[in-house]
Amino acid sequence: MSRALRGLPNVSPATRDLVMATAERLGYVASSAASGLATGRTLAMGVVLPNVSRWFYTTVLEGIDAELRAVGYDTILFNLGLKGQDRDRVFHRSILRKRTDGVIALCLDFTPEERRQLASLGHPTVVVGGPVPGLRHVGIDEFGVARAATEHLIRLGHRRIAHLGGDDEHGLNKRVPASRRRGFLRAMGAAGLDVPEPWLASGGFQITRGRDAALRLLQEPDRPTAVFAASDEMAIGVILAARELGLEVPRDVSVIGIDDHELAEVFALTTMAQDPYGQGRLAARMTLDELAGAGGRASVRVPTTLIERGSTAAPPADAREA
Amino acid sequence: MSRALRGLPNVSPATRDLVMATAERLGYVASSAASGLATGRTLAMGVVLPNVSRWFYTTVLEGIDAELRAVGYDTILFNLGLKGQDRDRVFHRSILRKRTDGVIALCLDFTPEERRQLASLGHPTVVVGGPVPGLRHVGIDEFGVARAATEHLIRLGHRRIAHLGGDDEHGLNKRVPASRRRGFLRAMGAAGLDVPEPWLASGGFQITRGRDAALRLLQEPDRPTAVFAASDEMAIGVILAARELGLEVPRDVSVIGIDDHELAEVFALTTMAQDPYGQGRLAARMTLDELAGAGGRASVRVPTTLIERGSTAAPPADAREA
DNA sequence: TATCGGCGTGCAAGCGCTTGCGTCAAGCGC
DNA sequence: GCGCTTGACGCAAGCGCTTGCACGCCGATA
Repeated sequence: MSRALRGLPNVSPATRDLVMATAERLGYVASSAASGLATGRTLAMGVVLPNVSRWFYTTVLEGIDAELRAVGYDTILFNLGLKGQDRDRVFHRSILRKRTDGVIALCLDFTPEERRQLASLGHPTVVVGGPVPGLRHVGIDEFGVARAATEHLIRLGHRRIAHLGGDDEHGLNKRVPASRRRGFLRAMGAAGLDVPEPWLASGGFQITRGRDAALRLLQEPDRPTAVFAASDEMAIGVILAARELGLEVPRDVSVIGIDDHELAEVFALTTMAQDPYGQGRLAARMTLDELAGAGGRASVRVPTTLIERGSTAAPPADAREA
Repeated sequence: MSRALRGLPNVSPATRDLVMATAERLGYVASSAASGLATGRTLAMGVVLPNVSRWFYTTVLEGIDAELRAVGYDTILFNLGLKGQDRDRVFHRSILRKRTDGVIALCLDFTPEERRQLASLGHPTVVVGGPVPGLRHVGIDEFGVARAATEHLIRLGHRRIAHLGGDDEHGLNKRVPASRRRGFLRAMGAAGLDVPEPWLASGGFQITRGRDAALRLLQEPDRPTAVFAASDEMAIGVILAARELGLEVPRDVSVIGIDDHELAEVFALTTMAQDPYGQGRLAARMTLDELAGAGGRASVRVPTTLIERGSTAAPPADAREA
């Protein structure tokens, strides 16, 4: 009997034990479709993300899933696909199909129409990684973290600093790379430093593309003495490119990233650490709380910390004087 | 009306159009719980994997999801958790809950009991990455790929070859690392080459741990002239370790991996390419086909190819004579 | 013109749970 | 010892779909 299995009151211990034992013996488990129909709860949460190929997404996903798993929720994946052409399908076919009790979206922007649909469903929705107007959100201070990273380089004495940003493919939230870039420019401006156009390059948030971009950047005659990459993966790409060009990090070029990627330590990368796993857990918890009616907590801004490893140092003396 | 929306016959075009238009206007979408209850089909597939942090798993996952998405199936994630302690829960609470129409398992072994449960559910089940007795399976020839990689090194003239394998944490399928190791040993044996015990090291299928292991391996006075790593990630770890030790690849040490990881090209890594994305798609298709009653195709063995990049070469002359 | 076959349509019976509510037995106070 | 409260238990009414089937309308055939 349903009440016994689910530990509801008004069931005598003896009956409960009997029911439990019998269920166990028969291998009985309630069908989720039926209980979903009856209760309106699916015990599943949707996670919408652009792909599962990038460290940030998968790490957040691990966090979300860990938190959900712990309370018996399943996570169902709404992968928008590398080209993002499945956006519509995801929205119409799945999210709205009431397959989930709520949705957590990673780094993506919603159209007003999509927001309206989400709202009308009464689905708790929280966004990780880039604020979306009107939705609750957990993430770091994108602008501030970029400014802090840049200031670290400036403090070391660098004047010639390039920025490797991400371009905003896949219908991602374009605010993230844009904010980081603004943070960089603000710090540079405040220090009275100039940024030549080609020093605002793009590395698509990937090691390989970061490397390609850095290869171009570092081969210029008048190359920068430091690079602020908007992600650790791109920063690692910069380090690899530097090595290939025979440059030494940090002697010839300093590199700083954002993330504290699992490879950051191997590459001795100085970085602004964020905690995607924790952000995932937090987002899941917020969604769960809202479902439980615990009046949705407000958006959360997670702190970041500068982790100094070996990839940043003062620029060479000759560069400092330039 | 249900028949109209789902394109069943016996509905006049006029009625269908009207129904469709009205549904669209009202934003109506059938509830998956209700139709699941009524039909017994959930239009969702479960993917059981040890984690979403490693390249192989996420790449297979992308493939699976792409294939499923294309036919309107959702994928629901059964992450066993890094410690694998959620295995039971996953099995009991979710898979058996009839939330999915079938399951695809990545690289994990099943206990006889688990297999029995899966079978009794009538769930099509296919395994990717390591054969499991009694279940259909898509994967490469683990033994053969390792032997081929090793033979490539031997052919180049190497005699002193170490193997970096994966230890089998997480209740993964232990057969995979074991088969690769056997393939290595077989090739070595066939060439009459000796493998000292410490040259059978473990790198946990990760860059960082591969690097750590290689750091030990390459600092020995009598170090190997080549390393066969059971995955590209570990192979990249070897390359990083070599660089740190001032060794040049492939001059001082040759490295070969398995996978054709997205970073293989950046590191000029010679590797035995497999195609996890394709394997994922294939596994999804097989599951779908079986659901459709198209008499389960047999297991599939996917081919691998040697991709020669710059990380392997003949050993230095002095080593060759030794 | 009367009858028949067929296509479209709508009714209603489930699918397997949850849950409000009525029933019943036991325990209590008077 | 009787009536009442309280706690367990079971009945049955849905939840929102799918689908077999009966029905009604049409044009076609005799």
